[in-house]
Amino acid sequence: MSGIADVARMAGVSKSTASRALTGSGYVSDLTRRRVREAAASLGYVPSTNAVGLATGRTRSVGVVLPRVTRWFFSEVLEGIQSALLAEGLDLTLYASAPGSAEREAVFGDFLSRRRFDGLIAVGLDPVGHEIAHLRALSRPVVSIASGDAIGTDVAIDDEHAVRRATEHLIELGHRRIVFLGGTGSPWSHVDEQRFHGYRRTMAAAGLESYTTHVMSEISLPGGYGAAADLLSDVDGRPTGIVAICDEVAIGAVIAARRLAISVPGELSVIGIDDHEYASMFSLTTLAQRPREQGAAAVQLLIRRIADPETAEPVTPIRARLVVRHSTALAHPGT
Amino acid sequence: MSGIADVARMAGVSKSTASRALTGSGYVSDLTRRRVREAAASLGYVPSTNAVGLATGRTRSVGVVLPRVTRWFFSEVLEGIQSALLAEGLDLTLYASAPGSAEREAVFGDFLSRRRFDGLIAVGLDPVGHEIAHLRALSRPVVSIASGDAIGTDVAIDDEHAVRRATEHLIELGHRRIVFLGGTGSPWSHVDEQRFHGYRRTMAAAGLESYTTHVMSEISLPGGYGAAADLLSDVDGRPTGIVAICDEVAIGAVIAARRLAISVPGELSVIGIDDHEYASMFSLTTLAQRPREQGAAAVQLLIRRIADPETAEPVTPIRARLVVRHSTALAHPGT
DNA sequence: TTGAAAGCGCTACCAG
DNA sequence: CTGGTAGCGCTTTCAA
Repeated sequence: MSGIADVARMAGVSKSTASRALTGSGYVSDLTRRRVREAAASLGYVPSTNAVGLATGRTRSVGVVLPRVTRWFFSEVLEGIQSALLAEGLDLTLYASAPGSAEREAVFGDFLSRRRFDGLIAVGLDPVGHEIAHLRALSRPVVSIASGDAIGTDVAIDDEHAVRRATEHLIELGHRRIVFLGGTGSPWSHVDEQRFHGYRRTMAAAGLESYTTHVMSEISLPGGYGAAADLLSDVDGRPTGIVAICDEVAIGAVIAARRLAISVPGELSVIGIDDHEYASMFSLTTLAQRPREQGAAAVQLLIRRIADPETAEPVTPIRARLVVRHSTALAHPGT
Repeated sequence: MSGIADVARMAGVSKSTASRALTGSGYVSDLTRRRVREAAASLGYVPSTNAVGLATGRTRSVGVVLPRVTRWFFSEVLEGIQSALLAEGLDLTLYASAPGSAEREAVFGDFLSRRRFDGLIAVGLDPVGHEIAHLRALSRPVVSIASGDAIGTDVAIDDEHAVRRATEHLIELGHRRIVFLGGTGSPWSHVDEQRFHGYRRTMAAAGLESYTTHVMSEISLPGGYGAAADLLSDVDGRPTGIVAICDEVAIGAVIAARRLAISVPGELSVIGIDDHEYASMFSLTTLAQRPREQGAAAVQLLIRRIADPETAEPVTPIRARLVVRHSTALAHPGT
């Protein structure tokens, strides 16, 4: 609990010199610096973040806003952010709240206004009008991951590209009856909308618009399971290919197919997007992204923006990589 | 960006009066209070957390330490904590770091010492010696969830009880060859150890110690899948019942059994602990716990301890509830 | 290269 | 019931 005054006294210097020695700003003789450091160490001195913050205007902390931590993508991104922040010595203040909830309201109305951070990372934010205004009013740099048009996305995979590759993969294997599984469309998150439209455009480009079908499902593994179970139990209308909105939904579909004794990939090909932790165990063909690295990249970018708010870096969308496993195969000639 | 001085000026009072009116401490006439509040509102005044913290010694923030956010239990607990904290107007500072990692070292060595919180919630902490010392040195209240003996656990299910009920359930159904699946034992987390020992004791109490078997697996769905696949492909030594260390492992086992065309529950009964998000979709019999509520309970307890550090509340372990679905059934007479 | 002193924005004590 | 004043613990001019 000792303060910088104690350190200064012990080292036989003034508070100002102690401060300079410790923070590394301004001139201090090597000898003095060593003495001060030793004093600080032996006293177990830890600067008061409040006092430092008050004096410098910096919090040494980063805020993270995301919809939830119980989905694979968000939890991975969060761990990536946390690691990177820990490595930089920065604290992480979390604001997890679902879009449209009262909590989200509170986050934007009260919590963010406290400006308990030097910058903000927004993940899957899809902010509505007044939320954008709030964000701007903070006058703190914001880096966004997969956060939609309204705010501009700094880090994300190219969703259109990913879903195009996914759809093309099935088309190249000879599939025609390819459905898009996932999302309810009410409302679409920006990412999900991109993915659906990418699918539709790819189908259209291949002359398959008559086969274009959106099957709704919650974006979760059980959601995909339930929707696929419905879809696949109709023997006649059954598709031969499924492009899932993400791996959780894709895996749900694979499980549903197995339950119905529909062979994957013999009778049904399923492709996802993500390369989820469980993807390899289900032999799922997918377009791999690395959310952890996205989180880490967001931290680096934010740090640069905090140092220099004018930093306008070009956004380079990441390309997801096709990982072919065994959930996709040639369509049967007969179908 | 206006400060309390601006508010005071606008309301025509002193800073002290403005402060009293806004914080609700001390006497202020109703009229004055209203005037000050209006001024604050019209200026969009938000107190500086640093200044408040410096003056009061309170941060209005809670630290959360946990091993990871990518496991069902931890992510659920974290969401429970976050919700409760948002409702109380408290910020959440997250320190996610795996036991034994360099990051965990940094968390205990540097981050926690900054005392950026009025209290700490530790989830699944299992702290080692010097970590406990660090924790004490903070002189901040700590509430622990499922955190092991060393620090004492405030909120958790009674693991011994849960696994006993699970094991008894299988025994009552006539199973004898019952294995315990999950955990590597190197080292055991406190919770996992409790569960294994509970299983062993229950087997012993039923005169089944000769059947007591621990099959190791990573504590994850793919981990359970892999281990169960190995275990079950040995037709002769195959058990008829599996008590899994948690639902993720149990679900992995159910999937493995299906792959091997082993009927669940016809030929194999599987029981888990958790009532994971996916449990009902896999018809998994399990002992249900509610990690979200545990998180919320921890917040309430911590708030009480912050208000009165002497609060010594009795720890009431929660009893998990047996949820019977269709992954368990009578053992075949022949086995 | 060092020290004195003035804040950072707020709360809390003490008179009035 | 209200206002003046003294810090909270640190950084940062400005002189020396």
